[in-house]
Amino acid sequence: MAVKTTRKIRDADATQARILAAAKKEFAKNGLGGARVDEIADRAKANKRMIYHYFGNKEDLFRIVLEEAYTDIRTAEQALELEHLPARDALEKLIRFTWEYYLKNPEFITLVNSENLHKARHLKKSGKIEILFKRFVGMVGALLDRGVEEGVFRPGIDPVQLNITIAAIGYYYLTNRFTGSLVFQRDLMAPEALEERLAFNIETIMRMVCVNP
Amino acid sequence: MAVKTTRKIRDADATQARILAAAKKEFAKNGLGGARVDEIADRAKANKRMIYHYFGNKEDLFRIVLEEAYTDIRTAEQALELEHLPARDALEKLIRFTWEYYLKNPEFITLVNSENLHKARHLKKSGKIEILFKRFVGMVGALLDRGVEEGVFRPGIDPVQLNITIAAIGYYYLTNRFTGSLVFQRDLMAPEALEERLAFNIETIMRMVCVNP
DNA sequence: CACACAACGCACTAACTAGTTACTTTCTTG
DNA sequence: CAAGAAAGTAACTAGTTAGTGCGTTGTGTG
Repeated sequence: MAVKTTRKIRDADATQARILAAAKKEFAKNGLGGARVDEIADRAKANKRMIYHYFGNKEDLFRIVLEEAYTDIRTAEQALELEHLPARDALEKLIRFTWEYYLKNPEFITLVNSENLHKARHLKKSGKIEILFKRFVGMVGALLDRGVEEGVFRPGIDPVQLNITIAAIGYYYLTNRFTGSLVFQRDLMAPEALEERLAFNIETIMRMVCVNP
Repeated sequence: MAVKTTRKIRDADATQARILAAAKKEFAKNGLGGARVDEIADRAKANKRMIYHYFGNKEDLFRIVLEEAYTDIRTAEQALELEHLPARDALEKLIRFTWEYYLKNPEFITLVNSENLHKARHLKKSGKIEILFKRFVGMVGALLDRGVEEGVFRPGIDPVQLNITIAAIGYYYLTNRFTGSLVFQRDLMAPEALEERLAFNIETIMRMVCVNP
């Protein structure tokens, strides 16, 4: 009986990518403290030794996963091209996008929570995050200005406060969906509940920003 | 040389209270997974054995700390006596209270985050939390109804959605204050920043709820 | 093809950690 | 005041975990 031993293909990039994907899952599921390096290696079908070879140590790996997560959401935001829409439509699109991104990428929320538990000490060492956000705040600032020119937005709204609020009303609902479903005795993740929440959020922001909501 | 050995005073209640206070701090600082039972014992100036004697195990201790935290905030809310104020003033008082409670009790936020990371599995075993919240949602529902009667609030607002939003706009800002201060390049915890945020939050809710904001 | 380097894997360690065992000290009550 | 119950302690165990030393295997290049 001729046994065909499957030849091991070596691919550093693919291994690193598998490790990063596995690390993202594990960190999101259990937080930095609860995550297990062995579990990441297993999930990635890689040897634990490779994690230390490519990424240094557990905390550095966490930092890189976090940087990737931030880069991903900001990249997706840039792709919205809000400049090409009337200000009102652009704002609604941004609210919908933020909600749907959190919904489809729940690990983003958990990673950010974990980083804040650690007082953002990994992100502090990063450096390349600030630029991403500067551009983003600028984008929302420009949108607000344009809306004022069009006569549909109230003047004087701080783009940072608005950004925070748009994120908050989606983020809080989703990150606390487990305790929330318990204490309010309704399934916050039921499709109708999600729709209802998005509508409520759009109305909240529109009433805050628009001249005639 | 006569050594006066300080007589050890025994007080089960006091020891339990010290353990609970220490556990709250440690769980809030490091999450359930990151918290160390030895550290809790040290902080409480108690022997680790006492923790297991009084509270069973680490997870049960976490559950009790969490129950206490929820009971504390709901008790403080009951004490607001919103019924005795005009609806508009009552709503503003509730927004201010929520913000200030989170600000003064940051461990509440971290405990809730940690519980949601674990899909609320400790609170599920509790049972006595639902009643607390039922009363709270009822209170806000009554306030909304009264505001409609007074002609100051819009009708048809869901008290649960409103509750969630009032919590969200404060909670998100504070739980993500570390990454937030980094990415927005401003100190979100500076006194002026906190005042500004509270004002923004009050305006957000008032515009959502009131007929003439 | 040979050789050097990069990718990969095994098995180990040193430190840590939740929980326990076996004991001493203090308090309470018949 | 004796004796048992309750409060408290120290040292230990069994299992876990981040990180590593060192050897093996595949691969691109001269």
